[in-house]
Amino acid sequence: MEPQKKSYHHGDLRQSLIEAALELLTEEQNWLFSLREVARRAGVSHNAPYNHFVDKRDLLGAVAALGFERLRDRMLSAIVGVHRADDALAKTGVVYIRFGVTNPAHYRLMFGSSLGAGDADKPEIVVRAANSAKAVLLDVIERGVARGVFAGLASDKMGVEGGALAAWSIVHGLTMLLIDRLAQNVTRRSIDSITQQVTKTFVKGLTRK
Amino acid sequence: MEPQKKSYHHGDLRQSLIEAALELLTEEQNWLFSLREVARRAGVSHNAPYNHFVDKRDLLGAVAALGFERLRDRMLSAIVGVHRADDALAKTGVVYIRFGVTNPAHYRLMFGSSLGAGDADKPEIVVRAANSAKAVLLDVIERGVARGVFAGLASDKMGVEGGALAAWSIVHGLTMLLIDRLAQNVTRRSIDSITQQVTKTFVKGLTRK
DNA sequence: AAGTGATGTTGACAACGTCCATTTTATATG
DNA sequence: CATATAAAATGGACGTTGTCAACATCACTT
Repeated sequence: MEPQKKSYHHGDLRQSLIEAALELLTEEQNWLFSLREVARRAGVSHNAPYNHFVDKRDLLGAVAALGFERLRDRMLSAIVGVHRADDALAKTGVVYIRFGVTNPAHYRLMFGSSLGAGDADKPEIVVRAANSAKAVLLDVIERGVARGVFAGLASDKMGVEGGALAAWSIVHGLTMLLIDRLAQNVTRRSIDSITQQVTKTFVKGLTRK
Repeated sequence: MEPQKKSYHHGDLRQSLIEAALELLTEEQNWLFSLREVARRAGVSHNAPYNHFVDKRDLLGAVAALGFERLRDRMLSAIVGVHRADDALAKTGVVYIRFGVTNPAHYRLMFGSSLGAGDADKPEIVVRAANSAKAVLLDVIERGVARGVFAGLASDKMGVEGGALAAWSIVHGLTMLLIDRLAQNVTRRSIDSITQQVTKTFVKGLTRK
């Protein structure tokens, strides 16, 4: 239960395995690496991971959860001190896309369906971490709706969720297109400028009726 | 070279393997099934596929290409006789999303990066099929820009590509969110109504300055 | 100081992707 | 029509994988 167990055989194998897996994920840009390779990296036998994770998918789930925590942190620090909700929304969008583009494989693992389709199917730790990240976005939109900044949205819960879905759609979609290099022609313009243009355009659309 | 070779040992094993793989893809909602299982379904030995595909990835590439052809066909038939470019854009969006939601695993295979990141990395057959599908979208936007329907876009090539990227972003993003059940809260409203709302909103945003 | 449960290791198994050598067969050539 | 040839399909093999079961080791409680 304690976050740190530093006195057993290995030290803190669970954390070491997560880090090794994240390293491999970053190096190979996919999660086809073997669980045995992760164990090798951590310097333990091929079966040691089974003392901390029920199977390979469980380990990958922990890696994905770590990603959601980092994403939430970046979004949060991007909007501290930003009072206008539309500015905050644009800033979370930029940070979000940058996270995805900087960590493509991690992002794909987090938002893909390899860990399960639907909340019921994925590891609970992933769902919790994902929700705490999503809450940041919902907060921003809710704030804007409450202050009447987003004239395009109804001011009830449905409006907030609809706005969040639309915002998330465009940001998630652009991230995936950039990550998977499906937008190659346009990628010559710097990614940041594309990002800013798309998010600004979208936010502008939201603020108008 | 010929599209049909119907008189050898099996008949047309290449096509049978593609169909078997697509079946498995649909059943299991992922492409972790074994190449040997595909061979079993087609009623041949575990090594027969290597006469038609260089490896498993190559077979999956053929399945993905088939998907792009189907997607293109659906988009094309959705816009025959539709003269207004904004209506055509909305219709392609709806059809596109419906294709993704109806064939989640196939869509993920087509647009994910398991076959390679970037055009240079993926099988040529996939890139060609994908481009012929993308051309439909580009055509619609180009037509609209030429007629001045999309006031929000510059009328040069950059404007067209930017518009296509934005349109694709929101449609691809919404599709992925729906597919991966990341938008569970909102999914209670029928997918079609969400789709129409999002695409209409986006098209409306494009048509205004 | 003993023992108990968590942690890590070793060995095993079936299944996998792919390579190789071999056999079968459809068609082209003599 | 018979035969050659190259494509198509087979069977066996190798190394690797995920996971299971049995065993060993160590930290900490009593």
